[in-house]
Amino acid sequence: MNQVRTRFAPSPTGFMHLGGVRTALYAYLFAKKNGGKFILRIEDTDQERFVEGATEVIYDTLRDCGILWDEGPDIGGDYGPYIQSERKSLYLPYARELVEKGAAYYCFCTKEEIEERRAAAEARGEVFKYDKHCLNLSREEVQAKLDAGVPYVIRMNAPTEGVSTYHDLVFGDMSFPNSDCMDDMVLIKQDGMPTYNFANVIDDHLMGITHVIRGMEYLSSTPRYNFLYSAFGWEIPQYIHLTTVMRDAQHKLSKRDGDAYYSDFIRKGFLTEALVNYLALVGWNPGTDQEFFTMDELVQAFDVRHLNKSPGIFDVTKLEWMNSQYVQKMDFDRYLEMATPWFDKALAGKGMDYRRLAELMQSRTDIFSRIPEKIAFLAEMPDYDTAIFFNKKQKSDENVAKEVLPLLLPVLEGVSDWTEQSIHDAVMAKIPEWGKKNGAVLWPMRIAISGQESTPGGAFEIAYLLGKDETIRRMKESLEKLS
RNA sequence: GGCCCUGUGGUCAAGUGGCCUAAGACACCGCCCUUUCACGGCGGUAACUCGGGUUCGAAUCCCGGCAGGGUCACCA
Repeated sequence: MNQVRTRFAPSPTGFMHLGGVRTALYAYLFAKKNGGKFILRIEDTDQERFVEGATEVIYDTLRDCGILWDEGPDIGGDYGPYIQSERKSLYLPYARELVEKGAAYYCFCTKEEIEERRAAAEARGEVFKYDKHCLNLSREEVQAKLDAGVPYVIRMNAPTEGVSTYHDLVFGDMSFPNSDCMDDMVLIKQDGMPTYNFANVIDDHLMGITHVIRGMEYLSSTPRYNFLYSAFGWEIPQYIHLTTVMRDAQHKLSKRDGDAYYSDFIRKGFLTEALVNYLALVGWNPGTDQEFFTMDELVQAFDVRHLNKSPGIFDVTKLEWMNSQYVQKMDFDRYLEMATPWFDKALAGKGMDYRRLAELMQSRTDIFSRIPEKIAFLAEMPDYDTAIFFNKKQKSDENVAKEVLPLLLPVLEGVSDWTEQSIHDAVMAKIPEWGKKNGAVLWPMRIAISGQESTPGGAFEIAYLLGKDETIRRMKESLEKLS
């Protein structure tokens, strides 16, 4: 058997859709699992859609994700070029070959004429299909128009009867009546560029792609591709059609939701590893209970038999959980480095101990973008309702606070070496003297200096982070607030 | 609308005719740990879309309904 070769063929739009990342991932995993090659090909046949810097977005995203290609525009390979626009001159001869074989023909109908016929068909409640109008032109008529420079497209001469079948590795045997799935689709556009459909077949064949892995939206157009392969006498590749990644049961993840792009998630503070790990599990499972995978483990575990046939909903909540697991397990220094800009967002200029803060925050970080809101109280004392001094279990309430805070004040003022340990020791030494439970002292203290029921870290950690002056100031302010 | 695909808890999912009075994970709820929260530990609620078959036996096979999705471009 030939070496497995898969490809990811995105068009450069300037963004990488998560669905695309997943498709690329599976194509990569499949190739690697089978000791094959993964090829990156840029499909930019649509000149009108050209976006500056868009191919870099594709490179960067894939590289970040660890989806590395063996052949591609930037690194070359034996089957280049890997950018369709640079292959432009290659397609027309193939289209002509098809014309010679009777599997395609020149069409001189203008867009306007076709639009008219389409509108007319729709008015009659019919679905428009190109009517093979130009197929009836004689060889001489065609040549005459060509010589006269009349603009043309080349269309596929699709069969109108019969049934087309093929086998999909995920969906099994597929069968379509030709009257429904076939269409005289355009192969070469008026501008001389091939359509995506045509270029795809040519490129996949020329690049020796053995397994075509793509979204299931191509399920019903695959017979057309197969018609082309057959017309050329080429071997038809294996197909692996992937389900759609959905936002909810009705909608797929779309650009308009603002959270369909890889970059959106990175901006929000998701870790690439978590994102890739999670994405791998939407529509595929390892057949075991394992949920956390490195790329190598993914390669080992990947098996098309465990690819699902039903679409999966992208569950951000679960992604957040997975991300928090990755955050917790990540190297502390890396966490500190990544968290620092987010700390700055809330605490810029406060000169706080970021190292200590990071220690406290690492287990409390699900996604980085939520850090500022969690630590905002450190920058500025929130306006709070004194009712939160009440906590049944800690035996605390406003009256207890009024009693305990004044006791605490001199103790804190007496701490000369403002470390967590000394604050802790000083306070803890006094609590038994006051005849209080720890909670009855520490709950009010924490509320008094944080203004929040829950905080990352306890009273001593918060006090340390805040510094002596600020702690004392907040204590006094809260005491005032209570009376 | 034609054609095609899909249908297990709120979500991801295991399940390929008996091992299913249906696993695991997220979320949710409760308990424990704890100076709060988080982390962690333990436990709980919750599902085979419906109707017909086939079979000794069906979540698993067949048919139909229903629901959702995809596709019908000189876009990719």
